[in-house]
Amino acid sequence: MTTRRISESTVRRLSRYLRLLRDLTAQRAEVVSSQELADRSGTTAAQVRKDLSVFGSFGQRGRGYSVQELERTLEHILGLEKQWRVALVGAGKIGTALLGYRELADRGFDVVAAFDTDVDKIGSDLFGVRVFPMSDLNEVVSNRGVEVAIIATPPEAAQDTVRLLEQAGVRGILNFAPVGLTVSEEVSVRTMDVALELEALSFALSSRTNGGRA
Amino acid sequence: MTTRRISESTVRRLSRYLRLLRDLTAQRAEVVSSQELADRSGTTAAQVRKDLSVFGSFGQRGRGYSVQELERTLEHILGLEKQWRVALVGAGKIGTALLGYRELADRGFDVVAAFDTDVDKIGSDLFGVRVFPMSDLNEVVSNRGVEVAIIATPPEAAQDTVRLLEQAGVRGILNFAPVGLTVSEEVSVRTMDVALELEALSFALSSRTNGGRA
DNA sequence: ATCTTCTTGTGAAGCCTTTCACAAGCCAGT
DNA sequence: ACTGGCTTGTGAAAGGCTTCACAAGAAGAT
Repeated sequence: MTTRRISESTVRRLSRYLRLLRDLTAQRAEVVSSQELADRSGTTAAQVRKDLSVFGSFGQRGRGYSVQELERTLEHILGLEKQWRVALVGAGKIGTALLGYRELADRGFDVVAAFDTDVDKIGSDLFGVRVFPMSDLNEVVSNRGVEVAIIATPPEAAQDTVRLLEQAGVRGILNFAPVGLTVSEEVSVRTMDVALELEALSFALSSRTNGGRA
Repeated sequence: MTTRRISESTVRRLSRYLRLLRDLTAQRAEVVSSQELADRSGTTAAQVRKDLSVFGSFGQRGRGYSVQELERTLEHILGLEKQWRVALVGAGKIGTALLGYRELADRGFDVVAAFDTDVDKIGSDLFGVRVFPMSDLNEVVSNRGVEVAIIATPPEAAQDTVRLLEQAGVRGILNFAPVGLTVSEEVSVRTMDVALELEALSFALSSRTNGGRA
């Protein structure tokens, strides 16, 4: 593989560019400039070009980038050419909400199994996804080739869940439990924390050092 | 107000330290060192001290920080001494899941109203929160002194919602719609984007430049 | 063919964040 | 009161990310 160290922020921006390119494709646009991408994603033209230049040169001077080509390139860079198999652990309110979330399937993340401790939920179908008992996790995850897991358990259960998932061979974890998780070297985690974001918002509002951007 | 520019990352870390301090309080710990805070939150002791030093000096050399005092200090810094009044716009799956989410209320974010376009939902109670039609947004938000809003609408409706909220005097927005939002100067936004996080995970897994941390 | 206009790709500069390293200071034991 | 062992607070150094600025190159008009 190529990759020197790519920064967190670069990856996030690439993902945003990709979303924009998809909109542009839908609008039948053929070419787009770094300036336009920048304007629409809240960054600068130079930043867009720098981000892309890390991976090669995909534009044409004097013209811009081919929407179609850049879209494919970004999908390739982000590893979105394949369909990722995802398991959900914790079929509570948030977990269930995620199962019904179109965006996931549309973007190539296929939830193939859910797990929960609640006997009432086990065996049921949530949005077409079967709920298994935790004791089946290792087997089901291994057999179905699950690579990514979403943890939506209560915080106390999250770290134990990580252990189970690691043993079953999961390599990526998206964590909704409001705790930091410790994982082995080969596993990547990202935590989405609503309370933390609200607290950051609270800080911004309290200190009035605002100046908004999403 | 004091504050020079405080970085995004510093605020996030402060929020994590605070969560840890609450755990420590529950465990009856009285004193904690920067080293311990660092270990438990995945950063370095120097970083913890630098983060805190921006706001003053709260520790005692040779001893550490008073858990209780630091907890209160961080709550003050983050603006969490008050109860924030929150409105939810979009009572779909994710919105509803958030209403049932303990963490919010526990941390001082009080959801006082929900809004939706769906006539079947309007008038109903979701986890004790009344659902209003969008046409009542301006009035209800103003009257109830709502300062923060959570947008959980479909992406197409998100930007329009921002306009309504701004007019009604909301100053902070937590956005769950997968689109970048444009807001006026006085408003702060943060976007939580599941698909984007999964794509970042996909990138990490594809390029194998891992090395996990939550 | 040449000129004008536009836009990329990229070294270099600037800015911001993190890490280092150590003096200052607290506590407990003697 | 002094000593030894820790731990903070903080300038200075290092490292990383973003912005600048401009040469190189493409397209279209003349």
